[in-house]
Amino acid sequence: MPEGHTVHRLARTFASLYAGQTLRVSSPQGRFADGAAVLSGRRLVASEAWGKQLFLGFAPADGSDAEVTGMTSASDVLWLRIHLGLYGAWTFAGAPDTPEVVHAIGAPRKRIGERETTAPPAATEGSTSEGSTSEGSTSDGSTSDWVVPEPRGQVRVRLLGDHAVADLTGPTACEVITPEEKRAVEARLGPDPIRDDGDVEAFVARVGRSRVTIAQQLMDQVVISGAGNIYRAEVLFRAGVDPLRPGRDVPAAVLRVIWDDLVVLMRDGADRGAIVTTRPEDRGSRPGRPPEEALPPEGRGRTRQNTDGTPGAVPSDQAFYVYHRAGLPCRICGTPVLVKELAGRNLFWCETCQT
DNA sequence: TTGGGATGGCCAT
DNA sequence: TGGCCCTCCCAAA
Repeated sequence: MPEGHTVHRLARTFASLYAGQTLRVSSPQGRFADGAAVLSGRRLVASEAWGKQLFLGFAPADGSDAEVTGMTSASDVLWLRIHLGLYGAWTFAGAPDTPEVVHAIGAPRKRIGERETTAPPAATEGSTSEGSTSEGSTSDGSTSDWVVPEPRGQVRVRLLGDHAVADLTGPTACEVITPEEKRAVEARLGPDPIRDDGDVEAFVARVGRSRVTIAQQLMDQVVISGAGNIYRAEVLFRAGVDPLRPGRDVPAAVLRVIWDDLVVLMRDGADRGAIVTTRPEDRGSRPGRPPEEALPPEGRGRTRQNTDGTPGAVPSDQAFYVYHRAGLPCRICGTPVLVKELAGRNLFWCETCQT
């Protein structure tokens, strides 16, 4: 489930998993059958993220030898634009010797090296012709005994490469677009802190022009791309800024601190596959504060799917300062964390630490 | 078995 | 601002 860090991680994953490969694209669910037909048999030559948008570039399989990177303007490239929305997800499965799959975090479900115990049904008429495919004839033989699993759930898109398969469920957006259309989408997106071309000053200028609260502006993808409800709550806490303060009342220097912190936090999130904003010394219980178990259940943090279960990961109930911690004592001052619905989303903050 | 959420965003009003 | 869409999962009944 995505904030921008997840999408960047996915972009990397697709690059390492499929770059240069001719992919078979299908729509087991059927709702992307036309787009799948257009893309299937093309070669993946680019995998990019901008904020929460994922762009996968497909060149003609027999076309000019586009480089795997840096061919974003090639006119014969078609782009698959994907936005996961609130609950879209990629599920990966691959041959047991496909290390990249292990790192395909961000998609909460992954099936690594899973094998079907029953023989795959013969291909039938209809939209699911991609169903199950023995990979026994792969050129290098490395996946000789891997059987592509059946799609599970409402799979909008399936991307099948040489040694892995990726299934997309529940996206908000999933469409094939031209290079010009891609540029038009990007023109409407604010700067992305994870990208090298992310423009701090554009962010600062934009926020400073508006009376809209800083909390709402951090969620506005025109102002800044990639931050979601967790990062906005956490970065405002770390900066000590009252989320309800109008953007124009936040000093530019503080806005730069917020941006710089997002750069660090989101790049870290993309690397580790989970959002962690707490400093080690602020995790766990402290003397003088009740342990979380002593608090009413409704006050307890509950965040699913923030990690992929990696051993040694920071537990999700210690990963945040305020997100999903309504009623719990602030990790710094002990004041109960507040929650309020703002523009349809829950906003968490500490009124003592954030002024 | 049901129903309410969830790290989003679009559209109409 | 409210309604609606996309889908899955877990707690409550």
